[in-house]
Amino acid sequence: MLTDRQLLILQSIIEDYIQSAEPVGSRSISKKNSITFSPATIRNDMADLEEHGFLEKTHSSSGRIPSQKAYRLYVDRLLLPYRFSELEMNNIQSLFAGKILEAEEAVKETAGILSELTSYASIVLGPEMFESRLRQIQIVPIGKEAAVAVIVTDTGYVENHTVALPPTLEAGELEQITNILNERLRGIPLYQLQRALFSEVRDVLKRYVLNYEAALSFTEEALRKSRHEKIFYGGKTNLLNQPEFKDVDRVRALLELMEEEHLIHELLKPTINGMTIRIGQENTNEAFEHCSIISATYSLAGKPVGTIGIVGPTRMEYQKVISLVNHLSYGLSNVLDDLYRRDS
Amino acid sequence: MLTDRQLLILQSIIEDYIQSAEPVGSRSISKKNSITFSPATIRNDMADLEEHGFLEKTHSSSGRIPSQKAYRLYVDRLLLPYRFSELEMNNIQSLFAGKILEAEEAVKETAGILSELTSYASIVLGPEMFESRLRQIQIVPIGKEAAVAVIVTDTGYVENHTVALPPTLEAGELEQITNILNERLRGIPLYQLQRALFSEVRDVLKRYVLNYEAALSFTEEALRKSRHEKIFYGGKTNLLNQPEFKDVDRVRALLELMEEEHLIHELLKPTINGMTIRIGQENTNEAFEHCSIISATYSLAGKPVGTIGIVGPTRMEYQKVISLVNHLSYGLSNVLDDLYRRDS
DNA sequence: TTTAGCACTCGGATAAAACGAGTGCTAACA
DNA sequence: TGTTAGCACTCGTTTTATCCGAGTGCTAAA
Repeated sequence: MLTDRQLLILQSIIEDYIQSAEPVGSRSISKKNSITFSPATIRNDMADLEEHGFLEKTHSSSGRIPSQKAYRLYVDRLLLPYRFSELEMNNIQSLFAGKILEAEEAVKETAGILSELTSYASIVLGPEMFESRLRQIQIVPIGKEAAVAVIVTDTGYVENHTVALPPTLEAGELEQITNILNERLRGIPLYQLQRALFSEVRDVLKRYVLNYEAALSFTEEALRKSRHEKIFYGGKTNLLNQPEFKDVDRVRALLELMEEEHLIHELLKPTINGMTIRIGQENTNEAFEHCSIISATYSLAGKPVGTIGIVGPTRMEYQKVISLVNHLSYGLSNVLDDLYRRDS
Repeated sequence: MLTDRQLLILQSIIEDYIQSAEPVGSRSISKKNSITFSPATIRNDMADLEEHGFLEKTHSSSGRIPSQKAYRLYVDRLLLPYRFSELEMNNIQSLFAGKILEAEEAVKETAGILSELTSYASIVLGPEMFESRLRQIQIVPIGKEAAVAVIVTDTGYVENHTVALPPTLEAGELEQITNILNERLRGIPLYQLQRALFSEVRDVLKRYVLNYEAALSFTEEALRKSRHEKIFYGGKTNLLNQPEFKDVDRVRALLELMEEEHLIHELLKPTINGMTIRIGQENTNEAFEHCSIISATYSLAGKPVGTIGIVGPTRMEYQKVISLVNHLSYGLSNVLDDLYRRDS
């Protein structure tokens, strides 16, 4: 459907536009080293490319800009592997070299590097700790009415929430409940805790605790999982440097959207194992109409537990970002695996 | 120095400008109900006010805008108490009426309401939990090299960090250390933990633990306080609606500054018990040149533990914001006191 | 099939002109 | 003596006209 020359021209236009953010004319393309033919020839091919929907004009006599379809083609077929610069390499190395003790720390750092090396905004979800196993639970009473439940997993992840204390609970029973829970639930993955509570703990609880109904629902509350993974952002303000966001309204729409945790969640969560690239209107949300999002899952012990992603203008440095996201999702997975493996 | 009429005119100009964000002319002032004299008279007084440095012109034949000095005068002398609208009242009521179990929850909610009711950005620091007392500490080993230290205070606050485990530690010693710490340190305020570690725990530790030096420094690390209070923001994007921030560069400076936690800290921390109002360049930081910041401390058991604040343009609805910040700092203190008091 | 040549298009930059909100000043007035 | 009406003047904003040039499409020649 497209000749090799047309593909070459398309690629040149896209890469030029990614750099300049200005419509690209036939003359400037003809000056590139890789291009040996004249502006007129290029113009002919440009007209063809436009007919096929890969190029657009901002007005009747302007240069061309790539369409969304063009970026898609570029990403799918024209992309060359990216070589990291030395600086970038150093940055990435040092991220994964440092002694990291906590998963959350690793995740935050990754978000930072990601936004620093691109000039876009980074979003990192997770890590989802449902897979990790209960190491210890502690229920500490705070006054008469409330208690703090602290859950520590074998990956070093700590989750805590405050729970209302049922008034019927006898003195000393709380300690007993804690003991039972630790005895019966240790080693069980977080996502199975609720289920295990009924299969493993209920009957024991019945035996030892007076008002067993209240105690059970209290315990259930104490073990409830947090609504969803945390979201970490990096370099949100980078977006303000992009010429496509010099319009305040557009920026506002974007930044407001990023405050809506559940929307961001919906957006990044469906990243299939591997990498997802959504260009412009491929993002269902209107605020991302002029954005591309590149996201990849990272995993722990082989299972995906979170997502890292980059948000930038559709005119994005795809090859660099794709390599980077790829690389970092990989690296982050390794770091997490190291943290995990220290247990065994 | 200023006549009553001049003060009245100044006040009218300020209030008009706060609404419109446009230079105010003599004619529009003369039309107000509270004003009975002619534009010419007003012009004369305006000229005087300008000479005294309370008004400025954007160009030689423009209307006047209030100077920073004018806002200062307005805030110090002209401000009337603000009556909350019914909607606002409802919002505030419901904030403090709901069953709140955790301090952090209360603080977040406050930030939310604060930004929602003003159209500015809210910043909330804290609460600083140094005053609250250790209820329980748990040190949970995670593999060979690390352990998670979880501290629960009598206010239900949970802090945790991961600490590298000294390789010399014998099996079982960790449990012993935990027991000693709980026995000796319960009830001690967080800010005294480090000190108490040496005065109360060191010698006992010496007796029971083999490699006591390593254990001590390990324990010290486990008890270290987190660097500083958390910062919660609300409605950052509200700022983008203000006409003074239609300039992307200014917004960027502001948003970037807000990412710098330690700077925000320095900025809000010196809020004296009571309320601090910083107008325009009274803020040392350049990015806040066109902003005013109104902040107040909130307290727990009579001691200030955090700060709530509003950032908006110098052209701010001072009376509303001041009342609101005042009110909410008060309300938040009460909520925290309730949380605290449940212990006794 | 490629390329040189050329008329044409249209956004953006620049200049000139019209507009109008608002001022300062002067002189008359209560 | 303080207040006000009147009026010329200022200056940023908006509008209109003009020019410029990057870039196109088309045609005809190589």
